[in-house]
Amino acid sequence: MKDILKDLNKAFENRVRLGIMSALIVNEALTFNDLKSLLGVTDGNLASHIKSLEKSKYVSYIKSFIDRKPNTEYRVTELGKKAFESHLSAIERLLKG
Amino acid sequence: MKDILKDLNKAFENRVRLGIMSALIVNEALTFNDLKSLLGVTDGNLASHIKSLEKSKYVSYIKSFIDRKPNTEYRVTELGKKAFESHLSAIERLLKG
DNA sequence: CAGAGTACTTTGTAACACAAAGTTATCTAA
DNA sequence: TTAGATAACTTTGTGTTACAAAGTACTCTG
Repeated sequence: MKDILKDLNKAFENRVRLGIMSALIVNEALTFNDLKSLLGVTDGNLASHIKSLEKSKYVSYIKSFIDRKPNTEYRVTELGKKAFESHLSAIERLLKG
Repeated sequence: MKDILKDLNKAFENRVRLGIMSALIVNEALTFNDLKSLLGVTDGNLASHIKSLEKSKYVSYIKSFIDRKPNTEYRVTELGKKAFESHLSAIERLLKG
């Protein structure tokens, strides 16, 4: 496969993961439920996509209790931010021929 | 699923199809072999992705013989152009929060 | 300890991506 | 008229992915 496609990061090909990344770049920190209602996906589906982004070290989390409820905050890592940016610029290059 | 993701067109989620559409929007008309070497994919893979875009009426083709060789020219349809543009603007909206 | 809420994990299934090999069609050259 | 070349597919098989639904673990309150 040529570079023109190779530069597109497969981790961001899926719409849910694209949504997670965009949301986290815009919002800095979001909970599981924030993402769930923002994206409108099921628990399991969201969890698995988050997990794959964690595995790539693109997303990190901090667990705590807030208002006596479990609260997991997700953030993009520096690596994630960079990877996402270069994915976007790969798309731009693609579109400009 | 929320609108934020629903506006992303699943037909363009795949990298190869994204590449085909971009190439055809920039280039107006390309042959099977043009696309094949541009994207660096196998015959079968390319054919199946083109077929799915044809099925959505996003791409059309004209078959002929040029230089005594079979020549299939692919183009984006108006529908395809519009669909692709609104996909891109959905991505933009997503990124701007 | 029951119940509620968050955040998962497991399970099962259907869709998808892809390479490799096989097929069809139309030409040229002998 | 038939063998060979090339383009453009189609078929087949396999591994990967996406997803919903159901189940589980944890930690709180009453």
